[in-house]
Amino acid sequence: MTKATIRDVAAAAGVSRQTVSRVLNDKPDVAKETRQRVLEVIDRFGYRPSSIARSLTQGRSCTLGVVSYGVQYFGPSHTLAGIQHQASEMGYTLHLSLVRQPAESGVQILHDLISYHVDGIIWAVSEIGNNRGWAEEELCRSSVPVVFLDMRPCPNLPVVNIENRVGGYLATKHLFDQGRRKIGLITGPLDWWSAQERRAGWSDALQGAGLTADDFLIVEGTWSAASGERGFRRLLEQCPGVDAVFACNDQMALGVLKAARELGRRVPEDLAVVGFDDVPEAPFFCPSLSTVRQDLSELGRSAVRELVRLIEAKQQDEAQVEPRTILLQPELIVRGSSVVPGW
Amino acid sequence: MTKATIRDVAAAAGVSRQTVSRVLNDKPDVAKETRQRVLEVIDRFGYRPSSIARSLTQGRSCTLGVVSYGVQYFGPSHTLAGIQHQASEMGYTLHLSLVRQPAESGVQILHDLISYHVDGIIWAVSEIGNNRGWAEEELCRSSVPVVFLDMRPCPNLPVVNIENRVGGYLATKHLFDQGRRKIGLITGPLDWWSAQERRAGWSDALQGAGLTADDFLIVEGTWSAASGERGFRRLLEQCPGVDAVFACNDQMALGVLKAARELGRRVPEDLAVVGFDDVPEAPFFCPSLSTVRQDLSELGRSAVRELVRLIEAKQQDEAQVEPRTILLQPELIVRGSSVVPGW
DNA sequence: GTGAAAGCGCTAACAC
DNA sequence: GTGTTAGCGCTTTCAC
Repeated sequence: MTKATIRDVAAAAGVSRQTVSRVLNDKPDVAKETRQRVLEVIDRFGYRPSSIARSLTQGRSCTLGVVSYGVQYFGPSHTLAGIQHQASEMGYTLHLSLVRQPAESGVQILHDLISYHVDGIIWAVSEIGNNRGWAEEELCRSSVPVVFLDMRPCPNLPVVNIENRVGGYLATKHLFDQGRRKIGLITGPLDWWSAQERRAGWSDALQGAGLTADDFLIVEGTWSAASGERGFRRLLEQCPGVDAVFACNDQMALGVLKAARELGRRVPEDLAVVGFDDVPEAPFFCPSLSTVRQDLSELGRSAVRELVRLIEAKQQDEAQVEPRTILLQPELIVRGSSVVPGW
Repeated sequence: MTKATIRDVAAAAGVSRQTVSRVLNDKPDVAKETRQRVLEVIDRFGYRPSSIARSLTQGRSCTLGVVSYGVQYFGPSHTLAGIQHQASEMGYTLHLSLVRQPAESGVQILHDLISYHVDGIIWAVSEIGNNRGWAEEELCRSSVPVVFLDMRPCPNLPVVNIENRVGGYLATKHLFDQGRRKIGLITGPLDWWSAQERRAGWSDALQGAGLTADDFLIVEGTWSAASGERGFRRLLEQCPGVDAVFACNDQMALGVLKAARELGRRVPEDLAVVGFDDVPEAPFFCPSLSTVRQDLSELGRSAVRELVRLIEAKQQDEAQVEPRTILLQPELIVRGSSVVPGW
């Protein structure tokens, strides 16, 4: 059962392909009864126009490319969901490309997506090391708009970020306000730009409070709960008097909670803990976890809106639209792990 | 800067488009120096052939459609990652379609994907209520193979499943083996087929042990941690002597742990708990969570392999390949929440 | 070895 | 209102 084409429909309805096309696209200038007849045939044949043939002639596919990494994890999966919902609302479908090595150059992937005639691309792989090095040079000669997520703002590229540095500041300031003075830090892998930013926010807060951001207060983690657990034990060796920890994601914070339990440190009395992300399970941790919420769904949605803006601007006038940097604010969520009742 | 086409390359290299095409596709019958010359021009122009134009002529796009739901959650996101990895290894890219209402009929989505000329489709939305009712009728007249995940096996359709019923049995049998005799159940939403299956496994185990699967041992949850917490409180009302709970995912189990803590029931001494999924955080819960591991990545990978098998069979000979049902086995993971040390 | 012609399924531009 | 022509970028005949 080979699929019906516009030819078959035209023949069966006794009209030209053009007329069928007009009916399909709700163009005027089709007689009511002609339209009716065509619609009937379409229905009878179960005919559906080919989107890719359309893409070829119209020069647009209503498809966005999405490049992501580790879509099984919290951040990427929530971002992807936001991207999809906004794209769907705006009439776009997604072509998905998941890289296996976040550090690899994107040139190959970029060209692959372009060969599928995507109208634009959302680069949702975090900036890690120099994995964006190719972008500026490659994109100036590319014809497709690309919006980047989670990357150091760059005047020539459209970027959408959560303000990780602000988030790190909020978490740390909150711990300080609770009377903590030895505030340890368990970072993400420091080749991640976002991890560096959260650390910078921690530094900002300490220095703003007249404390020093000493190296012995810092342990580098891997984002995993296991690394949070190990990290806290290390931190205790480096700084036995530590009375608070800012873990740069909720998984690592969960590891800290476990280690503290095993080492007999009470949370929050002996040790205040704040995480980052606000995973849905955070209120159910033991104790419930204070954290910094980032609206990843909105991150994805914003990226789509910005991308569509660029796409449409490109179609309308030939004039170049200047790229924007969009920043979203994180929010401190206070729960049991950082506040001693009645303190 | 408009993109270079095969025309431009042909002109610049002083050959015909066919010759360029031959070079692109590594066909023989091109003189070494001609090939060299063409390759140089391709490189100089940064030319990349259009995948969609190719799709049109070749009748295949090397693209798989994936229909998913709630990709921000654990199950769907891990399945998607598995799908992507296997697809990528086998030379396919993905066209993603996320439904917002899991219960809606898929006919529209199916046709949309087909219009993009996907070579095959993986239907990764769980079977809920009658949301697969359209499938059998629609697919017999469809030209594109579709593999379904997480659905009641059906002789006419290719299906890949985790054996949820076995998982439910393993969890419950384990609790029985630990000496528990009042084993409560917190299910997922019972219009989900997988939730029904896990319940059936619980029933199987109880009946196999000579116990009765009483209704007052069952509470229906929503998969969320909050519903697990509420569920356990309800369960206590319905059956005050409950000494074990099988929560049908790890989030709900986490909610049970929290409720038990607040109600002064010690886990595992007073209450043994087993979850389902084995989320990466489960070993870090308080206490660490026993659970049933399902290899969702492998689920996705199997689906892709099966789909590609169907695609290729269709291309080779015209003969219909009979659809298969593929079943993957879950695995019991025993941790602290279900075993009293020294018992 | 290479090129010319025809066609994949559709739409834009222009007739009538 | 409707049909014809041409073309999107590529590949598949089939010549030469």
